[in-house]
Amino acid sequence: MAEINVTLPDGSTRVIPLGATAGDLAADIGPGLAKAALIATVDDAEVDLSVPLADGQQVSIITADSDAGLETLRHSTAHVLAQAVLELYPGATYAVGPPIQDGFYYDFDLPDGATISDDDLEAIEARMGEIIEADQPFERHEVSAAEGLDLFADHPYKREIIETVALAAEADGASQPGDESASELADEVAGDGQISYYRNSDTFIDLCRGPHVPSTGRLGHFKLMSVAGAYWRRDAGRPSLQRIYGTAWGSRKDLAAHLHRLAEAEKRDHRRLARELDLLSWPAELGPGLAVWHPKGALVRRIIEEYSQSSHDNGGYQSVITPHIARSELWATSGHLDFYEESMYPPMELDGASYHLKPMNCPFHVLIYKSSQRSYRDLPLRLFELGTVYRYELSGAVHGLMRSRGFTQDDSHIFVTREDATAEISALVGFVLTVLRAFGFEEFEARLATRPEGKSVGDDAEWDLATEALAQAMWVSRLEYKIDEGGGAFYGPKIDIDVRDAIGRSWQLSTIQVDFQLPERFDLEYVGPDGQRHRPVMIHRALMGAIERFFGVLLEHCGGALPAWLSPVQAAILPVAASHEDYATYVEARLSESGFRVEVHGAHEPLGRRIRKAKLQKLPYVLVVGDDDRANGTVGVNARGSDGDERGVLLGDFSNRLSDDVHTHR
RNA sequence: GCCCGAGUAGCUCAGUCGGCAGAGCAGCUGUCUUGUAAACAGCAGGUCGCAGGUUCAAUUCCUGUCUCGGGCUCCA
Repeated sequence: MAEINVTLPDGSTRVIPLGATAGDLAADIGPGLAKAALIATVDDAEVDLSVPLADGQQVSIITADSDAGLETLRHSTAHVLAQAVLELYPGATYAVGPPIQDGFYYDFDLPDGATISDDDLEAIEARMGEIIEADQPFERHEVSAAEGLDLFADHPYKREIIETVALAAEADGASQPGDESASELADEVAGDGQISYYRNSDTFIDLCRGPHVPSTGRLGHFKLMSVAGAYWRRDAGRPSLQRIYGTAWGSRKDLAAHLHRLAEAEKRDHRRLARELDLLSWPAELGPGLAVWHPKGALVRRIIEEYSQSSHDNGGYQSVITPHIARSELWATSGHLDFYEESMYPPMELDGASYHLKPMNCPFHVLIYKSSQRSYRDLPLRLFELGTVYRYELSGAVHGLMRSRGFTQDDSHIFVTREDATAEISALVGFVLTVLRAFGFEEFEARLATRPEGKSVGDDAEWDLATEALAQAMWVSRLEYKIDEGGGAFYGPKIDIDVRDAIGRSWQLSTIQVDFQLPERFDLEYVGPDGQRHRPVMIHRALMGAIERFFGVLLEHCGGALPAWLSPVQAAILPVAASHEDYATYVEARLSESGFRVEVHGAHEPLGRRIRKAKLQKLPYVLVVGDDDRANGTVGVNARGSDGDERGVLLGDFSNRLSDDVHTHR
């Protein structure tokens, strides 16, 4: 019998019979692998396990331990979801169902505008369970586009996918540039005039490029999470579909861990913590996305802002203050009305003039630059402002502090010569990271956002130059980055910096944007050493982004347990009995004199109850004082995060310890 | 803005197949005087988001509207 050689990932070769499939290879390597195998990669292409191997191929068996394996598992689970929904809702049709972070979704269009509610998910899950139990094979088939149109005659969205991809293939095998939707759909099927589909029962087929797990029996550790609306092909003008989200994992344990992470994230929700810790609230009377800051929240915010202010004072910035509205002409000149109007509040007509609330601070800072003739000796000129801006966010988009209609940026505009721009940006990247680290963020990810086609101004050469300057700055700062194609602002490319929080989520905070356009539009100049007038470059940047949002991210990052330097109350002092209240007051006075934020919780309630209350407020320290302490000038220290308590700590020692925490930002 | 869902006491939630609205926690008062995560008792607290409609009667059914949540789109 003929045999072939294939190479495994470890470099070893293996002899298998001619005609053996990837699945056979897995079984040949071991029963454990055969059971875990989901798909294979053959010469870097992902394929079904049923694909026969050829001599000399590089083969790797993929399990749920890898990202590729998990993606396949999720993709296949999405197919099972589609099968269940099509069975349970006669007349329903299906659109697309890709794997996503941690799971998958599938979009459906139900007959007569029927809808799926969260309560229906259980029944759908149960049907999915039966399909998985039946261990149906995923069989791949390839047919021509014409045959495909026939097969999916009753499913208009599938037909549209086939047509779109077939058309794109005709137009020289590539999707049109700028047509993201077409290239997304291309993921659904092979794009070579042939289309592929998978059959996993007599009654269910789905258009799909694959690969898939060998059979539905490989699936099972999944859960349907939610129902939502979603536009067909991301187009608000097209029908809204019912999207079902699910999560799927390789093992029961992984699924449980994921659900646990979600529960943890919910506990950290800044809206919940803000209420529990009495930091701020969102009275419905104010309107969507508008919060009021309670005393403790305002105190924390003030500390954050003071830190920001002093960092900038020490970093070569000059503070400025600008108004919240300006004549509409200013926004016409700046270009905001051309490119940003739908996100701006509508104009106010006053005394025959039109005014707009500011969505950004830049034009004001530009006018400060223009207020006098500038020399190259003045540059770089760094203007800083905690500037409050107003943006008309879609009502469905507002979300606690994370997305609101008015917010304060730690905003700066740096005016610099072209020659110095790259060096300035490099220094900026360092400055950004230093400030973010001060708040306990350790992991960063950067993105370089390039020109948004059709929604931008300026010529290509300037965009290229600016983009290059940003890339170079990151290279110099050794900050790794990804490219965000077309993600730039209308006036220039930008670097966005994300932080990773304590439970692994990432949040975009900082942005650094290069701008050749505003200096042009406002005719900015400086006199160079050659006595000639030159055009400066402008750099827009925010470190925390919006203070409100930063506060929210920080709160979720620390789960409400703010580090001592930020905590609105750093220590609660609990007298054991009423007779110790005088000593508690003495301790309070001593610590207050040292500049700490402390409060006495009088002995009206049992000690255990007061300790519990203080703990629930997540205070850095709870101090208990009784007879021994009064006699010896000590306190009982119960630190946040520690198991027990320490008795008889000298007041001075505690004071030093707290002082140390504050100075090291612990 | 669009799709789906939800609004009951300060908070978390129960309940009413249309017939005077409930719990726990928090709050207040009193008693207890406490050494490291919940003392005891009592009191008070809601035109059941708002406005219309249907009905003898609406918190419950219908319509509209506002706010919130999850998504889409957008984005700091």
